[in-house]
Amino acid sequence: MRPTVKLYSMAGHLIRRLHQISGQIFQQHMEQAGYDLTPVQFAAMQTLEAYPGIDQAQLAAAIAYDRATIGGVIQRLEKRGYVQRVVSDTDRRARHVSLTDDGLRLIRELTPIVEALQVEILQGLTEEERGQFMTLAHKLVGTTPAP
Amino acid sequence: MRPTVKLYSMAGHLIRRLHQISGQIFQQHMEQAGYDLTPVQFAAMQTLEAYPGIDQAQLAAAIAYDRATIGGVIQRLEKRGYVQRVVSDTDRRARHVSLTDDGLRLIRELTPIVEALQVEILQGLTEEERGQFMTLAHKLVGTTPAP
DNA sequence: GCGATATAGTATGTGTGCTTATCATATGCA
DNA sequence: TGCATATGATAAGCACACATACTATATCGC
Repeated sequence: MRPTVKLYSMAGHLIRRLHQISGQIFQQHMEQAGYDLTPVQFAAMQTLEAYPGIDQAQLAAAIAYDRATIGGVIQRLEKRGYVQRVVSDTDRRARHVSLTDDGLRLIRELTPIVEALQVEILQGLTEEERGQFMTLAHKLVGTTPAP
Repeated sequence: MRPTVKLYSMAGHLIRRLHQISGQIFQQHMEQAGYDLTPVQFAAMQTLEAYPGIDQAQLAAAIAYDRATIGGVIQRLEKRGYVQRVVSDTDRRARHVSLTDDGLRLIRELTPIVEALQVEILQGLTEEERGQFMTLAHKLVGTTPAP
């Protein structure tokens, strides 16, 4: 079945495919490394490494997740012993989330793997095109490209 | 919280954000038009318009969905009266899927809306950059850009 | 200091998205 | 012909993703 449908000239569809492919490559490398972490879980943990003790709402805002979604993600990570939650002293509604020693060890081990796999997501593009793509993507999501 | 985390220089993360934003814009326009269709449902229906009577496996392959996922999508569309399924004469395992009159009417009404909203997904890019992005995206997912 | 309003988190429901297993039916090959 | 293998579809289970509603707690304005 050749993609003769209008769909294939639509940005939304291409982006969905990109997302799908990106997820597959991530999963594949995790498995190869002997772990079982989703892209979302990785993103959350890496953010927690940079901002230990932030609360769920801030965490959600940092990586642009839904508050409700983050709840489940954190809960699963907590169940697996990678993060811990403590109720805030100053605001009893909030829970400060941070990595456990296990979590920290894991994220340090996985970070280079995940960084390496990014190139594979953009495989098929030349070095120059990869740069272009990243610049355009940054522009679209409204962030600043890394220096 | 400024995105100072490594995450934000990763292709995978940017693509996830793109996907998220794209979905939000889609949903927003659907709602505005008074409908309630997901991007996936739209994709399926538009493909069915182009290939009436294909079976679920072909449909899944055409838009690169999981076979299991398509099952649920089609089922929901069937429940809402937009598509119909008939068991194949030549292969009693297969089900030929096609749009109902209602479904055809809907997809014809929605297609221009969805086409129009694509520009909004790429808002923030110049005309030239939009072209660049589409070219790069096509290259990444391994399809040919529209002529 | 009290009531209106805002915020943190959870719960619920719907819809993907993928994996693995299972069933029914085709098909290929000895 | 007959059996191994492949394939179409469904089922079950896990993990997002988001909307909405609800609880608990803060905070703001008066």
